[in-house]
Amino acid sequence: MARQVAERSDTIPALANVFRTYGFDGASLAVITEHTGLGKGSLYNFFPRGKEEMAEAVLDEVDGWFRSEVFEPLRAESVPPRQRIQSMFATAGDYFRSGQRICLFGAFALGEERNRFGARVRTYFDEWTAALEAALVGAEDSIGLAEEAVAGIQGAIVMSRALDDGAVYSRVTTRLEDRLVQALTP
Amino acid sequence: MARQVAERSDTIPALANVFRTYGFDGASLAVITEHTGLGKGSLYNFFPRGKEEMAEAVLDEVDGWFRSEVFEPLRAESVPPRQRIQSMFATAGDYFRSGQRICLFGAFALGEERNRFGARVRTYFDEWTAALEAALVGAEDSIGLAEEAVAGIQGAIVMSRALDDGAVYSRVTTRLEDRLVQALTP
DNA sequence: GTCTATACAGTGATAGAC
DNA sequence: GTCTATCACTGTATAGAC
Repeated sequence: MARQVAERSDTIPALANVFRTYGFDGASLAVITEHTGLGKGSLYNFFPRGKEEMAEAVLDEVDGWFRSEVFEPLRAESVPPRQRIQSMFATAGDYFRSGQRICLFGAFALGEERNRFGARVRTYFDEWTAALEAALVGAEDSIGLAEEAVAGIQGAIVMSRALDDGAVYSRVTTRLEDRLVQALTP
Repeated sequence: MARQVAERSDTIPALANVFRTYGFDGASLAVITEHTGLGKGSLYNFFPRGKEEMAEAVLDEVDGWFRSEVFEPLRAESVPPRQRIQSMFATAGDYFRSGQRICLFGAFALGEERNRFGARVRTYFDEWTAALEAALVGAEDSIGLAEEAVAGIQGAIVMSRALDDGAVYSRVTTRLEDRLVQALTP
């Protein structure tokens, strides 16, 4: 598929797709060339340090998206906590397409990619958990609940991918959402 | 590290280690040679179809282990359900070393390895969930609970790897265990 | 900025000596 | 059964034309 490319950031969505599908090792420059529509020369022009820089750019982009679309809304004190939490599950479900789309940070945490990008991976999970904990105001053991929910979403992705069944993701995350909302109003 | 090798099965633990650490793509024959102490000639003597056959053998071995050590005990009707479930969490926690050791099937579910080994991955999760459900006799929504627990364990592995903190695994799985035991005795 | 050509290390796999 | 040598190929990365 040819793509209209004018600047570096235009390639990020395609690169994200490639790394999600093939992992860091499996994403060969041949595959990247095909999916971005850019030759090696152009790619090295945008990303002088090669594949590693491409992956870093993708992780930064995804992290930025979660920051503005998930983490910050979780801390928006003008919105009722219950609504913030429900929005988080809705947004995450859309993003991960009910488990049909994997979490790059989760996959990199399991794979050998953790050696290269461990700091970014850790930050992502730390921030998500902390933001969710902030939304669980007044709930008992808000830290444990937040931790369980973030881990549960990752597990839901793993399992729905394993069974190739998006319904698993929906069922598991709905249970999590119910439990968190429940904890808010004892 | 040199290894005493007499037959094919002697190589499986080392191979499992390699695939867990590097993934299927990242596990080059050079790395495999190093970790098994066997040259390519010997490896291809044991596994004529090469890397793919090695990974299949590893998955079969792990699957067999879970079958006898986890799935079957979950169905042992001579043991009280509560005890079966507690044993499962204890055994899984030991096996995954509190999240320091990843689940090959979970990692393969997220990665491109799913394309090759999807059937084995699916079976593993199906059987685990079904066996756990069988142990949740009398519990309300035993299917949903079992699904949540299996997914939760996978998520606990992802997150404790991401944060490089085995305590996360322990906390998350303890919560799951408590909830399942609770559901048994309403 | 994008391409093609090229370098060259590393890949999975095979053949044949021992 | 294990090794070394070698195969054809693909990997990342670079150089230079346009």
